[in-house]
Amino acid sequence: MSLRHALLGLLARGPASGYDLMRTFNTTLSHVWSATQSQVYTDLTRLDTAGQIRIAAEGPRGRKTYEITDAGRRELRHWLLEVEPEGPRRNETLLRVFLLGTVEPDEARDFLLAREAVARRRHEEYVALDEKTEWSDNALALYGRLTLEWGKRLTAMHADWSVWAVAELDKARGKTSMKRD
Amino acid sequence: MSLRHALLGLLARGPASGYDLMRTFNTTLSHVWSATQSQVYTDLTRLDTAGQIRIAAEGPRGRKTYEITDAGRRELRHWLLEVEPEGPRRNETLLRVFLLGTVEPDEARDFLLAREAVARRRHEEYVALDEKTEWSDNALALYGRLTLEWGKRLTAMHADWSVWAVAELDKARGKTSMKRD
DNA sequence: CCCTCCATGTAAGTCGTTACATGATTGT
DNA sequence: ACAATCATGTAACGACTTACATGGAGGG
Repeated sequence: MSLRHALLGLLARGPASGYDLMRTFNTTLSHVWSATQSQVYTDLTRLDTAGQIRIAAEGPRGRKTYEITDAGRRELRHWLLEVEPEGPRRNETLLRVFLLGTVEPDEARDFLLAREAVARRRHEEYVALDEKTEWSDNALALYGRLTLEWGKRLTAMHADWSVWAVAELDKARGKTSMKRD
Repeated sequence: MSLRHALLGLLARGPASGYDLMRTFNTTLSHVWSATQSQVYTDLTRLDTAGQIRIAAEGPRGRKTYEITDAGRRELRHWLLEVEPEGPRRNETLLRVFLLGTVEPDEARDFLLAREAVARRRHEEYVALDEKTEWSDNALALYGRLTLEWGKRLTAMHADWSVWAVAELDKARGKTSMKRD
C-alpha cells in the first residue's frame, strides 16, 4: 500500500514523470523504499484513476509529467500523520542468525564476519555520500540528512554488533578471541 | 521465498506441527520473520510435496508433526551459507521521515518524538525479555541471545537518533531546543 | 455444557518481481 | 550509424494478507 504514498510524497515536492520517480527509487530511496519500474507505472495509473494525481503535461517520447491533486495531498497527510507506521516485520539476516545453530560454529563465525564486512562497506558509502553532498538549508535537505544519518547509525551499529557477536560465539566455544587485529 | 527456509530452519531443530511453528512466528520470531497461519500451512504442504520435509507422526485433532528430510537439510544449508542475504529494501518509518518536509515543522517534530517513544518502549521490552530469560549455554540459546541483542541495539539507536533528529529540526528552525526534560 | 485452545485448511485479493515488448531522442 | 538513455506499458508468476470455514480435545 505504501508505494502509492511514496509516490504521492515525491509528487508533493513537485511534478515528475514515472521515469523521474523510478530513478529516485533506484538511487536516493533505494535503501528506504525500493520499487521496480513496472510497479511505479502501474501505481501511477491507479493514483490517476483515483484522482490523487493528474497529468500536468505531456512531453517528447510519450513523457507524462504528473502532479499531485488536493485529494492526493489529503491522503498523503492522513497517512503521514494519522496512520501508525509499521515496524519492519522481516529481517532476512537476523533470521539467518537465529538459525545459525544448524551449521558448524566455524561456519557461523564466517557468516558473522561477512556481515561485519558488509556493514562497514555500507557505512563507508553513507559517510562518503554525506560528505560529498552539499546540504542546502531548506526543509527537503534537512529530512534527507536525517534519513542518511539513520543509515550511518544503523550500519555502525550492525558492524559493532557483529564484532560483539563473534566474541560471544568464541566465548561460548571456550576459546579466546585472538583473531581480530 | 524465505518463509520456506525459516520453516526448514525451525524443523532442523526438531519436529513440530504447523500450529507449533505458527506460534513461534507470532512470538519468538515476530520481529524477525513474521508469518500468518495461512501461509505456514500452505508452505508446509509445499515443502512436503518438494520432499524437503515429511510427516513424522499424526496426533489428535488432525495434528501432523513434520520433520526435516536430508534434502531439506541440504537446501537449508545452501540458503544459509551460500546465498547472500538481502538487506531490508523498505522501511516505512524512514520513508515518512524522508517525506516529512510536506507537513508543518511542528507536526514533523511530534512525529519524531512519537518514534522516540515507540523505540524506548520496544527497547524496554527487549531488556525485560533478556533479563527474564534463563539463557542455557547451548547453541540454540546463543543465537537467540545474539538476535535479541541486535534488537536491543537497534531500538537504542533508534531512540538516540530520534533525539538527535528533533534537535536538528529545532536547530534548522533557529529555535533552541528547550522542550525536553 | 461451554469456553478456550488446539489444529488445519481454502479462496479471494493485493503487492511485488521478472520478463517481455516497444519505440523516441540525444550525443558521439 | 550506433549506442546510451529516455520513456511507457503489459503479462505471468510468486509472496503475503484477510477472511472464511470447520471441527476436536481438555478443563472448569
